[in-house]
Amino acid sequence: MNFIHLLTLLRKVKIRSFKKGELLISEGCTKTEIFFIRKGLVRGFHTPSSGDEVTFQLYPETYLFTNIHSLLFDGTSKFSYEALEPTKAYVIDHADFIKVTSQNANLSELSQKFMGKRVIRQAFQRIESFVLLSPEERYLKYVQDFPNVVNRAPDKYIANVLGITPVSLSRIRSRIATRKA
Amino acid sequence: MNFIHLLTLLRKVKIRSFKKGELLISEGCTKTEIFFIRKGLVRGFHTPSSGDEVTFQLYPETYLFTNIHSLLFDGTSKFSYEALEPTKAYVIDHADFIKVTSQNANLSELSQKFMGKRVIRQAFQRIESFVLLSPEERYLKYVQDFPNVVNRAPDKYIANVLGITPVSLSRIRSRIATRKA
DNA sequence: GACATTTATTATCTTTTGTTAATTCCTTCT
DNA sequence: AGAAGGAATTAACAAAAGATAATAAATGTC
Repeated sequence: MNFIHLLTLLRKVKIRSFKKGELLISEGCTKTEIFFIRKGLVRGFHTPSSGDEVTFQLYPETYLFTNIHSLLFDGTSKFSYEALEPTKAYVIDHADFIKVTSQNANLSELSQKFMGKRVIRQAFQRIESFVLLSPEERYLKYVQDFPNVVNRAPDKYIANVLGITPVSLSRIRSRIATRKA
Repeated sequence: MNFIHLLTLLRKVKIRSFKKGELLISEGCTKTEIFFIRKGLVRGFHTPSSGDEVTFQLYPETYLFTNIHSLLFDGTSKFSYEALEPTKAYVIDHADFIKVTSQNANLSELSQKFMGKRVIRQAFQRIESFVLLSPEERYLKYVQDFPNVVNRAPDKYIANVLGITPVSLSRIRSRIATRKA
């Protein structure tokens, strides 16, 4: 492992702070920074031309996200990303990240493992939960997988993430509660 | 670009043929080959301990898949992959793929672009369709995105992919038909 | 602390989906 | 061609979800 390259990489990483309600990425922009949440909670959401906002995903500590539409689709961001709590994130531009990591085989492999694999794994698990589970089962799995999100984010956002309405989520919760009691 | 490495890579790629009904990957195995469909159609499906098989995804020409559970989760495959038609696929083991591509910066970047980005893009588009669309809208989008799958694969598999039952898909179709007429 | 706003729950009604089963249609196989 | 098996459609009913509105609870603000 060539530590010079690792240091070059680390020098590109910036730590940034965001107040509650502040936008980390705005819909329509083309920036390709990668955000790694060190502390706080962020939601990515879409604002359709007509109708209400839809929250696509919630990101707590150790999770990462980026402007996927610019990075992979060569378009403008369909989503905005908003801090739901005071948030600190490590930020690096994707171009810098690729430039530095591709200069070293081991670093390239390491970063690929850390960045790419994590994102793909989470995406596949999520698709699996849509294909294999009912909305109620999906909610129970989400509580298991993200206990530290469920009690910090408003239910209406969690409902969006599960692909159901807030009213339906409330009913699922009461259904589960009465079943236990 | 160093063509020696590219040639080394190409020498590792094998072309394999499968009859209709043959399994390319079996549930429970740990192989990590990457399959690129050159001709034919493959379905990835899960067989739960109780209940019917659930088809997770359908792969026509130019699409690629792998044993994601071994590659990313370090487990055995939760899915089997079955040829729905006589199928030809390019096959390379993931370890070989990484070994060769990581030896060359340009090749690494190229392959990352081609393999990783495509898979992530498709996964995110699919999650978006679950979060933002109703089952009916999701079906219409699938027909648009995969016209060459819809008229080749049985509806029951497509229903699974969309996260609904075959009966429900049939009703959606008749609903759309009567609306047009 | 009191008011305003947002969020969650509950209620009502409509629509859709799941489930099961019967029927029809289509393939496949000998 | 005819029989057999599988797949799609349709029907009937139960359960769940969407939509809308009213109410209750929780948050935020001054």
